[in-house]
Amino acid sequence: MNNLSSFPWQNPVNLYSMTIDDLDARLIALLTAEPRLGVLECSRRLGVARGTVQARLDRLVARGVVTGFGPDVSPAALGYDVTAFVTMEIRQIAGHDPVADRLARIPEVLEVHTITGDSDLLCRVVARTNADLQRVIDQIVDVHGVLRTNSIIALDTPVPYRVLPLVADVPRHGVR
Amino acid sequence: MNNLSSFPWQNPVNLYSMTIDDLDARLIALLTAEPRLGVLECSRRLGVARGTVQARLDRLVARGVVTGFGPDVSPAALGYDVTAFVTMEIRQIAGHDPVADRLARIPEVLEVHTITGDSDLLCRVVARTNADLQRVIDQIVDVHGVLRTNSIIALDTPVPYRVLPLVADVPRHGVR
DNA sequence: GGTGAAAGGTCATTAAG
DNA sequence: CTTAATGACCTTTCACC
Repeated sequence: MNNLSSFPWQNPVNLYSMTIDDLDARLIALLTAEPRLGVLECSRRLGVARGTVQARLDRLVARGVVTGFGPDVSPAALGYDVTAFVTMEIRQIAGHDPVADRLARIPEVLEVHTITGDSDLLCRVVARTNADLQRVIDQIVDVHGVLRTNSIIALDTPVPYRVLPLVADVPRHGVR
Repeated sequence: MNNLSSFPWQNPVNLYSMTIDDLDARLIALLTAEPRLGVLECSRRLGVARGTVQARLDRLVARGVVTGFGPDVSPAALGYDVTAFVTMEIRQIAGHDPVADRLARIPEVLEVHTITGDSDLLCRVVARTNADLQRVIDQIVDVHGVLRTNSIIALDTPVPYRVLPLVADVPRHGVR
């Protein structure tokens, strides 16, 4: 018996599609460390057959675990040294958020979430300088439906975004 | 004369390393859209020589604009459907943050920022369920030096993380 | 497992700042 | 004069059947 509930209807996750094993995790870790490796080279380093690696990769992509291999761009290297998190209250409007659509039009807005709590939206923005941040925030405030914003500047990022520890941890939890 | 200040010592950015031109932007956009493209294919689609694409890519990586080509992993596809932003107050300790180091040990903590405002740290965490989020937050609270936390759950993400609009926007601002 | 096709490197030439 | 783009050549390596 695994660690699943005995009452599977209480467990909303798709049982067979969420699982990765240790080999998957090692493959992802390897490709993260050296993304330009080919399938053959991966199979050598992992000590498995090349077909296995190819099948695992295809499966990971098909399941949506690996969504792509796009180039990771550093906004800071482009001169956008300032990162801020902006929470905002908006006029609640029925239907699919026109506010988010407008926010998506601002290049400096890197992501938008709807959130619990006092505010309605949280978005991550970048800017070239603090003064430039004011310009970006002005654009946000100008979006129709935005009532109020609150900005928090990220001074430092001791832990940059990463998922590798999570990936490595999943197989240790057994079949879910 | 470009748009730089006439007093360059007032401008802290490295003048020659932050610039990407239109070709760079198109290359990044192309690779983002179809990451599995080879250098040769890119050169065909962009209408430039293969060596040019190779040189541009090398330069982008060398300048830190492109930090890697790692596989993009979706925590949701691994069963981590809950995303939350946790702000926290900590005991201010001199020297490099031991709190951040401990937080980095928690796989579900995807990133950590030091921030302005009432709180000291902001981190993004994921969990399998809301109940599982409690477990993760308990681990955060258990970190020595953490005084208080405040959690905000991301209900939806109308704009997922993206940098492409930013990249496309940079060349339009001219030489920096 | 074999084969066609890229990747990756170097070079000389040419163009543009 | 410096920097970059180009096309040509080569060898190794990989992806696909």
